Amino acid sequence: MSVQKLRETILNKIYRATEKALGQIPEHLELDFPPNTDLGHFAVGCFPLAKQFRQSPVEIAKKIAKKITPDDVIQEVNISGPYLNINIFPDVLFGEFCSEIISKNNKYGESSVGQGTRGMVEYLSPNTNKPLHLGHLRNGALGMSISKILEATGHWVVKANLINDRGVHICKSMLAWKRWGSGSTPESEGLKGDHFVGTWYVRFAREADENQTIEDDVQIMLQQWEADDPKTVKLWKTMNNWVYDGFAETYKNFGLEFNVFYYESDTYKVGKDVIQKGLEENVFSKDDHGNTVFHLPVAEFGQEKGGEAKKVTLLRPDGTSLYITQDIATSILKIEEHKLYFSIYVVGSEQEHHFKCLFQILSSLGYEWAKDCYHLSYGMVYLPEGKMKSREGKIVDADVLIAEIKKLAADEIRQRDPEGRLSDDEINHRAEKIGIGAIKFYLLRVRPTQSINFDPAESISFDGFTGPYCQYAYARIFGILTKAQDSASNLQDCDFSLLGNAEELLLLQKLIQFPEEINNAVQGFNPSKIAVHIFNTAKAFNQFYNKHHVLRAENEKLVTARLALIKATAIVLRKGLNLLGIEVLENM
RNA sequence: GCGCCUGUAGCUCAGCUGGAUAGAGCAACGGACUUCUAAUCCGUAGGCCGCAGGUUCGAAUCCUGCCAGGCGUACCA
Repeated sequence: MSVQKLRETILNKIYRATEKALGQIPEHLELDFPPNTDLGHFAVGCFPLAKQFRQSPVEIAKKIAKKITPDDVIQEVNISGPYLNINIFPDVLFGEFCSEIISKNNKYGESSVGQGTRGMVEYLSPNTNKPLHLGHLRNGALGMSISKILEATGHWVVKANLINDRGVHICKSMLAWKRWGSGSTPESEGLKGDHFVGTWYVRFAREADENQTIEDDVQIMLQQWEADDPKTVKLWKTMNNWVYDGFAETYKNFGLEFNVFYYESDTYKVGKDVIQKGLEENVFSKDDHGNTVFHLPVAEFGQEKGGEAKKVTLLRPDGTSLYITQDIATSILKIEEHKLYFSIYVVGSEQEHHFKCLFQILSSLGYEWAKDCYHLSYGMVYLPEGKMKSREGKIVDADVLIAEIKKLAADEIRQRDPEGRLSDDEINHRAEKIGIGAIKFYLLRVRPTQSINFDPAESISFDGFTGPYCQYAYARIFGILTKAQDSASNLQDCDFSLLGNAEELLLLQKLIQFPEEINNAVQGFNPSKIAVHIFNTAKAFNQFYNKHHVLRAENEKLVTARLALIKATAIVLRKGLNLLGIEVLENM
């Protein structure tokens, strides 16, 4: 019997009992969990029936309970006010769920609700003039996680990175290097490429404070770039490649993957063609200043004080393109190149208006798929001193943060290994997984709409509601399973009727809820649902672990049953953490 | 001004498709390692769920108004 079948069996039983007691089949009932395990294994609230049968939920519960007779699945039904609390025979309850989880293994929790539809998740979208910072890490963690969650729910995901590789800001670092760099390279300075280029961006800002004329020089350089001046283009390519090498290292360290890269330098010109077409079809128009503009529908966007429709500028009078011009082109390119059914943009909440306009423009241009474009908006990351501003140097550098937390993890590991049995390689390997796990969990544990007040101490903590806490629970289980050898695979010999104490029940409940949480996460584009649930699962395990023995349980049959339960737990912990982009460790 | 987001324990946040006594982590205090990994567990303390109305048998959750903070508000990205 499958888990789904078990749930249906229980509900059907209640439906039939209701029919017997009240003469009609109930319209809708849901199987829930009681607030604590003493009350029962499952609960059904009778509130929805009150209207249908014109009786109080308490009365209804009483009447239904009388008509439920125990069978080989349902052990007993207790009423508590308007609730029916149902107990299942432990061998059925634990047996069905543990067997299913263990046999599905890494597939447990997955679903096919996506029906194989293909979609794109665009995330990170860095500029090529400076290194990645904490904000990028939140974006990256979100983008990776939501991609994995979509895949787990039956979607086909293309992960894309839209590189902002052109514009004034890029020219600033180029100009500074050209003028003061005297041929230095990342190698010669011993710097990661993106950091190297970042230093010239900073240098420019410093020089510009004292000498306004270099701002004009940057404009000249931009024009040269747009005119395909060979020297300028060569410099641009060289510096961008330095940055890409640097980024690639960070992607690898932080576990960010991409299937496709888009470059604004490729798409910004395509945008102009689309605008021209829209102009011909009267979707766009020219305003008094010569701007090409789009008038936003008043119904959705409201109007200006003067009563006019609000507008978006798509091309300047001189024909140069803007941010949104490029985005229009890229949006179309993505859909056409990859035959997408949906397109997700992981971008900060400060751009909500931009995406609302973008999707409206696409829709007005006649692209029906505009309704399948989503802006996964997330809140800002604030530092204790305020919003991060890279130009003012108030940032947390991604590479620095990763290195720092890795070092802390390594210190912690060494402390636990006073005899020094671990090799440096092993310590390094563990520190990496633990450190990255800590950062990702810290960034994903709150829902995306929440802004994060970055607390350095909290972000590097390994205790409590953290990634390492969850990884630790997994490592503990792995330790037990290793000691137990293969006895856990012997499911046929398991006597699950021996399970059923409060800790075991709570743990099983978490395992049962897992697939539902994945569903919640995908529906709200909200990985924090999984982070919270995995933490609760790890906590339930730790509580069980501290109160009961597995290998030294009272008898051999109980040992086997508990081994199956914790094996199922390990599967859920690993799957959940993986959906957050976090790896598990077998030893900590 | 308008739009979106946020407001829950000292701090950081869950809970928000309405339902059983509002939960967790951190910080504080007290306890548990000759026992499967103490990155753990147990206990104590800590709440006008921003305020005021409304809907409902029932509201942290839904609606309205207000207050506070953040972000945005074509011709930056």
